[in-house]
Amino acid sequence: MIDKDEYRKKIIISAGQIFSRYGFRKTTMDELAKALKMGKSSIYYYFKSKEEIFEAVVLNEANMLRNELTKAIKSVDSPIDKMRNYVFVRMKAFEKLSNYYNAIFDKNLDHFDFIETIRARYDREELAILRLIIYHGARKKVFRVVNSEFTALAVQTTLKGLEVPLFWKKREMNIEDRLNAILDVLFYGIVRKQASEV
Amino acid sequence: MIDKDEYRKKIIISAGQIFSRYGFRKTTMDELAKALKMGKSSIYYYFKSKEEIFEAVVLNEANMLRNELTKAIKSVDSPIDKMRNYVFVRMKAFEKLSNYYNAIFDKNLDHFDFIETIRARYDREELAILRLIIYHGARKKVFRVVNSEFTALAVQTTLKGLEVPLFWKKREMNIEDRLNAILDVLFYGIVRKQASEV
DNA sequence: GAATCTTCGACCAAATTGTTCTGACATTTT
DNA sequence: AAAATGTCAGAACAATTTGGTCGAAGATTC
Repeated sequence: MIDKDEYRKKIIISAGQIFSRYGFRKTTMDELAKALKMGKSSIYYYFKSKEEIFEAVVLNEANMLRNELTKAIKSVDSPIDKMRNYVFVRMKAFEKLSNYYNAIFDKNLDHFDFIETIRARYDREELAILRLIIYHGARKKVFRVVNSEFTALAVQTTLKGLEVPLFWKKREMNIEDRLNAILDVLFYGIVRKQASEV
Repeated sequence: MIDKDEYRKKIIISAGQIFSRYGFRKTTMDELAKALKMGKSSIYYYFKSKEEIFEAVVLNEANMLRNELTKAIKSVDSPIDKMRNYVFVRMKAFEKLSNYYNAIFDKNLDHFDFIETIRARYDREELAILRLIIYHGARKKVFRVVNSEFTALAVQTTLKGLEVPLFWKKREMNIEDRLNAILDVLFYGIVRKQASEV
C-alpha cells in the first residue's frame, strides 16, 4: 500500500546492480527474484515486464547523473571551474552509471525506444546547462564566445566524442589525464587572453 | 594440422576473457564463436564441449599461477622474502585468474569433477613449495620450526582462509594492507628472535 | 467477514543453447 | 588427378531456459 513505491525503489536498486554486472540480456528474472528474496511472479506485481524494470533503472541513473552534475556546478563560482567540474563529473560517472551508458551504446538494446527518449531529453538538458555556463562566462568576460548556443553544442560534441573510447576500453588509460588534456585544449581556445588583450 | 594446437590456444585465451567476464553459465557458444570470428560448430572441431573449453581455460590459468609463483620465489634469496613474495603473488593473482577461482568457489560449478582434480594437485604442489621455503628458512636458522610439514600446512590454511573474503567482496579494501598484516603475524610467530635468543 | 493488497508456486509458449550432422571447400597424400 | 584427410560453417534438433500468466492462498484493512 504505502510500501509499494518503497519496494519499487528496492527493486530498482537491486536490479540496477545486477543489470550493470551482466547486462540486460544476461540478467534473468529468476536472478532478480533471488536477489530480492521474493518469488519471481511477485516482481510482476510491481513492474509489468523486465523491460519496464530496466527502463526504471536507466531513468534512475539518469536522474542521479543530473543531480550530481547540478551539485557539481553549484559548488563553485567561476565559469572555468563550473565547466571543469561539469566535464569531470560527467565523465567520471561513466563507471557508476553503467546501465545508462550501456543502454545508449549497446547495439542489442537499441530497439528500446525509451532509450532514445531519455537520451534526447538528457541531451537537451545538458545543452541548456552548458549554454548557461558559457553564457555566464562570456558575461563575466572570462570566455570569448560569439554564439553561446553554438559553442555549447561544440562542447557537447567533444564530450560525446570522448564517451566512445571510454566505453569501448574502460580500464585502459586513466580518465583524468585525458580529461585534463581536453579541458586544456578547450580552455585555451575559449578563454579570453589575459595578458595581451585583443 | 600444425596450427591446430595454435588455434586451441587462441580459443582458450579468447574464451578465458569471456568466461571471466560472464562466468561459465552465462557465456554462450555463440558468443565464443563470434569473438573468434568462426562458426559455432567449428569450435567443436577443436574442443569436444563447452565444458572441455572451460577446463582448458582453468588449467591454463592454474599453470600461469604456478609459473608466476616459482618466478617470484626464485627472484629473491632470503626465506623471509621468498615467503613474502609467494603470499603476495598468490593473492594478487586473484583478480587475473578469475576463472580458476570462480571454478573453485562457484556453487553452480561444483559438479565439474575436473575442478577437484586441479585443486587437489595445486594444493599438493603448493604445500611442497611452502615446505621447501620453510625448510630452508629453518636450515638457515631464520625460521623457528619444529616440523616443516605441519608448519607448511598451517601457512596454507591461513592462505585459504584469506581467499574467502577476497572472493566475496573483491573491490572492498585493498589487499596489500591485509596481506601485510597477515605476513606480520605470520613472521612474528615464525621468525627466530634475533636480539634475545631463546 | 468482506474486500482489497501482496505473495507465490505451477504452468506455458516462445526463445535460447549446447551439440550433431551433413556437405562444401582446402590441403595433403598416393 | 583422384582419393583421403583436414577444416569449416549452415541447418536442424532436443533439451533447457526464460519471460510472463493465472489462480489460489495469506495478509491487511475496512
